[in-house]
Amino acid sequence: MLKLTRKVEYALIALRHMQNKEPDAISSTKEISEMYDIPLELLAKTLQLMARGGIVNAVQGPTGGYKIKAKLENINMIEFFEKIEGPLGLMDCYFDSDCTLISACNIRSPIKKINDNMRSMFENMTVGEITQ
Amino acid sequence: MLKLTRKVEYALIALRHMQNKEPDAISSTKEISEMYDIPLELLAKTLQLMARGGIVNAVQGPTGGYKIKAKLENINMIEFFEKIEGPLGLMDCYFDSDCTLISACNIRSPIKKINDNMRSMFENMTVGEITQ
DNA sequence: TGTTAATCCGATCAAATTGGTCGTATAAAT
DNA sequence: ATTTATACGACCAATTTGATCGGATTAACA
Repeated sequence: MLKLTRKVEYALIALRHMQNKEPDAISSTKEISEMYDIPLELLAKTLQLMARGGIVNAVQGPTGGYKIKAKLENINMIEFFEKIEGPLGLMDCYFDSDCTLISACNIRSPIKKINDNMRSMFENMTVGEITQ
Repeated sequence: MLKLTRKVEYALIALRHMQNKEPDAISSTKEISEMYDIPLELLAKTLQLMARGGIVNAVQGPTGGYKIKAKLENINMIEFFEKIEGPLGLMDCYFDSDCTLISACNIRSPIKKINDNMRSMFENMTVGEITQ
């Protein structure tokens, strides 16, 4: 429980890798995958998600790859997680529609407390802090 | 990702239920399971784990059940999670033995940062706060 | 302009984790 | 003794996650 997924891990590794290069240098999926021994296809998918989320720019064709687009200090971890993994498990109760019993719902507020605490923690943590 | 498990949820529901009774009142698994519509067997397992962990007392036989034993304000959430779920996912890197590549290991420190932050947050959160 | 090397993207399979069930043993109140 | 509850290990089912595959698209470069 409370584990980060590989995709999140790979995304952070990739960002950190790109951060250590010149601002406009391009890193290919293959290059990153080989250097850190990450399955190429899964890393590719992760980078695509980040490209779609506006975190990196994709450059197609040979000599293509990715480079950082967004200011990483402006992206908090909740946004980051959601771009990569979609809606978070820790938000489940908010959308739980089969929560019909009022008593059961009230009693579930401990879980809400935990989720709220986690949420505010990740909202105050930026991708920039984590990768630097 | 980052989801709490059902067992943790059921444990908190049960504790909260017992907290709303007189200090020495006994709650049976069946009573709790029916009131909150929780699978009896799974709830039983969870209560057994809490009994083994010294959080509640088990009273056997007919008219038996459980009552709170420990001071809930003295148990932090890390301890609580570990009693119920065993070693946490968020500690994985510490024990990761196949982490041979130094470069890969260094690059993984972002995950360590996140884990450390989560850890200290849960260390400073007690079961008492959450269930009350 | 055709070849090549990269990203893109959906579908799908495999593995791990979690949720839930079953059967039986054991303990204690009546 | 009988009944009713917890105790506990083994097991199956469902969900989530990790990884793979096949093919389409894009663009550099000879």
